[in-house]
Amino acid sequence: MTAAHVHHPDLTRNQSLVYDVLNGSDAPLSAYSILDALRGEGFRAPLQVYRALEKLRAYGLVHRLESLNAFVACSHPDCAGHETAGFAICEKCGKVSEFAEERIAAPIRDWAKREGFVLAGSMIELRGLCRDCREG
Amino acid sequence: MTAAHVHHPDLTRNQSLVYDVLNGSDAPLSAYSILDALRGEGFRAPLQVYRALEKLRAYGLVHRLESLNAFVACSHPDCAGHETAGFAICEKCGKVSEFAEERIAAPIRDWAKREGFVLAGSMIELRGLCRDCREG
DNA sequence: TCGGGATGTGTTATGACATAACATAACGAA
DNA sequence: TTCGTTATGTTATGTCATAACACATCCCGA
Repeated sequence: MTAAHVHHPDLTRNQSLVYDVLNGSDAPLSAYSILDALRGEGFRAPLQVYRALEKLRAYGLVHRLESLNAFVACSHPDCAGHETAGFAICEKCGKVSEFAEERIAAPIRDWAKREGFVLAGSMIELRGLCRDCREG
Repeated sequence: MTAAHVHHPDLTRNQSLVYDVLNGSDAPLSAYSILDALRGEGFRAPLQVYRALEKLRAYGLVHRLESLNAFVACSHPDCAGHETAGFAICEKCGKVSEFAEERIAAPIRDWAKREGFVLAGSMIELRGLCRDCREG
């Protein structure tokens, strides 16, 4: 486990197993990939994964990448507060870097305020090439 | 048809039918909803819709909402240039408003530049309540 | 005008992602 | 202990998207 997170104290066995698989992965994983990774631990059905993911997302330990239908462990401590996380997805190596920049979040909140839109959450996903892959 | 777009001159019949369905809808539509709307025009299979959508997206006439697995007609004239469009999705009424604000796009480009990330495209989707629904 | 590549279309089958519904078990507080 | 809440296991189903192949159409250049 990296230094990014101490486990939420009340994770169940399934939640903990799913979190550890995501946290040990370089790249986002689909729910079915997680399922396959946990067959040895007794997982049999997609719902076992989806239910754990649902809780982990509520705890802020895991994010869903909408454009990939995949999931990543949060790379920020205490991420639950970050309503406006963003992700840069490398189309070559598949790695994702997460960011939470006030310079990006603020103008979005401002737009919402001007429009009278009550912001409940936001999703920002960038496609492109990461620094390591740009010279490839 | 609203004033937002004049049809791309070279739309085929299928592309035109799919575009018109989206353009006539208040809210985003799934590919299968579009298919059902076009059965009367002879559509039988999902691929007929997906192939039209693929072209329409390439022309900038249609956008995909990743968080909904659904599609909307572009609401900006000459949208092909707006690589960094964003969408505010009302969770009550389902309506979507599209925006393309330099104040939002610029800090994202800046972040990418600082990180050495070669930006190929971006997805920005906001969840919340629109002005009309916030008082409901 | 005759090809021949590029693009569009129709159809069947399949793959990938996600949830409904129901039963059982574990847990924690009154 | 008892009861509500939360977690779990399982089967079946629903939703979204694409592969593979055959045929048609269009345009352009020899």
